Amino acid sequence: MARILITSALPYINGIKHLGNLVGSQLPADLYARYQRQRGHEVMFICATDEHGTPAELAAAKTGEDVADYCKRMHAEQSKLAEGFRLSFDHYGRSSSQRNHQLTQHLAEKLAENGFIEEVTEKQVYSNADGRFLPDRYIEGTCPNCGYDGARGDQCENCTKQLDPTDLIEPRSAISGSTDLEVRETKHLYLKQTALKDDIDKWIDSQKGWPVLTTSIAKKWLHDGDGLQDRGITRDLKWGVPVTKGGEPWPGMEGKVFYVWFDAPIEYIAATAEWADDNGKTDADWERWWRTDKGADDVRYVQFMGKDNVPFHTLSFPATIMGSREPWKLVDYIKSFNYLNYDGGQFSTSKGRGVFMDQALDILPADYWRWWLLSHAPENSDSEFTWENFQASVNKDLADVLGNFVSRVTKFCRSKFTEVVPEGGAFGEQENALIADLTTRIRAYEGHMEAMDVRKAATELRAIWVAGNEYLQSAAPWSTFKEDPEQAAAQVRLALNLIRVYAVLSRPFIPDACATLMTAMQTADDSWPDDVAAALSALPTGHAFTVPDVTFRKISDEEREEWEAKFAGTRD
RNA sequence: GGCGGAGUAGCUCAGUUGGUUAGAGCAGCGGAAUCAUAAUCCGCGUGUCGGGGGUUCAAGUCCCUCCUCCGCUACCA
Repeated sequence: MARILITSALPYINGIKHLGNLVGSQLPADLYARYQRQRGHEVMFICATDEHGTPAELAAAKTGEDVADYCKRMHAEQSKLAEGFRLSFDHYGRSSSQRNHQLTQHLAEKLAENGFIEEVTEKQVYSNADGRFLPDRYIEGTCPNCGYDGARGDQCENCTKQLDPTDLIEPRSAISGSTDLEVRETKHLYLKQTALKDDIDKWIDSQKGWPVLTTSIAKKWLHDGDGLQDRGITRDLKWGVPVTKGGEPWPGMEGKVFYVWFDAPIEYIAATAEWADDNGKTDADWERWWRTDKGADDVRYVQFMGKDNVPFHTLSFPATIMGSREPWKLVDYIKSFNYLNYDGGQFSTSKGRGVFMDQALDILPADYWRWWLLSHAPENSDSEFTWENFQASVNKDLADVLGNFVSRVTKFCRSKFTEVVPEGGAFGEQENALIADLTTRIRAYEGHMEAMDVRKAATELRAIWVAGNEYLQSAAPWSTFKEDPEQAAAQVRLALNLIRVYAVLSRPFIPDACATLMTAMQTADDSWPDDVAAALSALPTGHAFTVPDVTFRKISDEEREEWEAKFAGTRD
């Protein structure tokens, strides 16, 4: 039995996530976690909300809430949605937890002790009206290059020229619109990534089989231009992890907090500690996942994320870990995803474009979304959600191929025999051929799941469902029943057993439907079909079952059109 | 501008280190079956593999060049 640590990129606290966010990290991570658990491995699946930073402060200000209250409320909401999508986190933490405060502060001190922290004095724009420093993107003004009046302090969206906030003509705060801005000096801590560049480079080089997307992004940051740069890890904000040293404010950094990207990945570790705290466990219980000196040596650590997160997970976070000179577990495999687009454009949280997690669950059960999203996961390139494709895929795969298989088998048995696995007859050539075919396919499915080839796994699973229909079609128990009821009984017996096997195999993708099928088959035997022939006689002659309700209903054209129209604009 | 990804059948996409007549699902057409959610199964694809040039006995697969789309570009996270 292996031990597998799985983390999904932390969703930002600022609002409900859309389906693109979901499919880029949490959902495939859940698929993998569920699969590995089913195969008998010990899994720790961690996620958390990423709660610090300017956007959280601004979102709270907008609703008039205290930022801590806002985050608490949004965390509860995101937790509820995670449950709704059946994301099987062992712990869904919060980056604002005390555990994360302590660990973040601890690691910063270690980095300083080891000479990887540097104090840098820099100039930044301060808004008197807002009473805060403004990140470059929160300053707007007229572009000196093209004259566009909506240029941001980091770049002009119109002419794409990179800017410095001081380049802007008539700069104003993007928050309040105030032009009462001034440049002030401020000191920040920098993580000396330059000093760790070679170590990181070597580490990346030593990784085998990582997705091209992951390594190409890492390499680019390492080698492009002047190479990897040092990075500021503190900010002039109130909401965040206070910058401390030895429990006291860090001299010269009073009133500052760590940069959200510094503390967010550390929350992977802290959230595991939160898990221990919440479940009456000891420090040793979580440390055995994270400390290679305390039992984490044999842990395989896999991270899931969208491509925008890759630099932080391949460079900054490893730099933090390596620079601490403490034996924390480094990631073993980074599975990254491209973007899911929405009907010809991008999903956008800020613009409210696309389908959001809460809306999705309002209109259909989680399994529909899980199946479509996973079977169309943007692994090799960006992929696209359209309502037409969604309707066609879900109706065909789930309702027609899988759902109808269950329906035709159980109803046929009920009408010709009873709601009991029928006895008589024996497996022959056709059955053996099916078993051989399924064995090949199930082994391939296992390989794809192990390799986190999500789309390929979905394709293979679907083929496994199709194999059942093919068998039924050629065995034709409705015909054999007329001449040889015993043979029909054997055929139906196999088909009924196939339902249980499907419920076991499909559970990582569509857990709710599989639970329903297990209930209908009145079995708790969820053993993996290592031996397909044996698995197809798990439900013995005389075993009672019930005919389930329609497993997956179809999406009608009217519904599709309604949803298409409803989600054509932007939310709120 | 720089960097990265992508451009393969009407649609969504597979195509390992270059190697037999370029594949799958959906849609479409024809047929079989009638147990089933009008659900299934079988058969049917001559597509300039974005354009052009090159390397090679052989290129969707390598090199050059051009075009288009997307992302990133380090103080949003």
